[in-house]
Amino acid sequence: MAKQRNVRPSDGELAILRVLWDRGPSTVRQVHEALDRGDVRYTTTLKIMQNMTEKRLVARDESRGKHIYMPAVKEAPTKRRLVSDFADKAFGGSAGKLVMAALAAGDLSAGELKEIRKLLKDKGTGDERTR
Amino acid sequence: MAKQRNVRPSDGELAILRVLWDRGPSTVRQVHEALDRGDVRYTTTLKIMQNMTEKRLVARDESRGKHIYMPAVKEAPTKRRLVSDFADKAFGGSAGKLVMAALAAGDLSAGELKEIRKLLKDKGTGDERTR
DNA sequence: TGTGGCCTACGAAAGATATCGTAGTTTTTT
DNA sequence: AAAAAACTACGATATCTTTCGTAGGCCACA
Repeated sequence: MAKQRNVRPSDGELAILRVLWDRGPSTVRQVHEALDRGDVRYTTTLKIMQNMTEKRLVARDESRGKHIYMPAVKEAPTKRRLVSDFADKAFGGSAGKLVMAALAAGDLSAGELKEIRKLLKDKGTGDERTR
Repeated sequence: MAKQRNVRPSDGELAILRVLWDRGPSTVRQVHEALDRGDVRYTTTLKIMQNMTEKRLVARDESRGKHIYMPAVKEAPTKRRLVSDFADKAFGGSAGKLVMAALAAGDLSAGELKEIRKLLKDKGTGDERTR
């Protein structure tokens, strides 16, 4: 069974993956414009996407003129891995500490807060006997 | 007022900072052993810590024989910045999405869940007008 | 059909990090 | 005090990623 590739996207690669996840199959041009990095040349984006093809982070359809790129790794598991790597690097592996730091660091919208509470509800009652 | 340095620690540097934050002022030897990377030479750790001194991520006391290193950046703000950078890179800047992904990615202990709920409580009811 | 424009391929170079070996200095031990 | 052990400094190298320039292909269309 095809296993999810083991490759960690670099920062630049992640930015491109995010575009593809968000907008679906795209040409290099479309990705490049979505990234909107006026300071960076088109061929740079192209090169990174070529590298990504080699690493199997993306796949491409070359059957017609312009190549159409699409993600070859799934968003949720990839992000899960990124989060867990980051928790390792910055918080000794504790996802809980990461959550708390993120709550402290960011301004969350009310909607997000609500979603988070809901997630927490599903995770357990929070009424466990106090130790 | 002394401004917090603007420097982002690399992964290797962060690992060292974490040791110093956790254990207080330490020699290179102590840090190296705490890192417990059997595959990596002492001079590698030394070199990174020398680089960090130059970047002002750490300070050192050279007044006696072995240099004693200590963090020159504070843990909380540094982590806040790391988290916010990471949220930018992986979640389009949404700390909320990051929180949800971390909740999904990691096994949180009951204690952590409880702390998180408490944090959320302080953050507001979740009934605010959206945005 | 030939010219211009967009596209891909590819190699070179820059920049950041990590890694190690060696050399020289300081400290410790005998 | 001399020898051994530990420590710092430093340069060379390797690796990864990003960046760009250039070359060549394909297609539209005047």
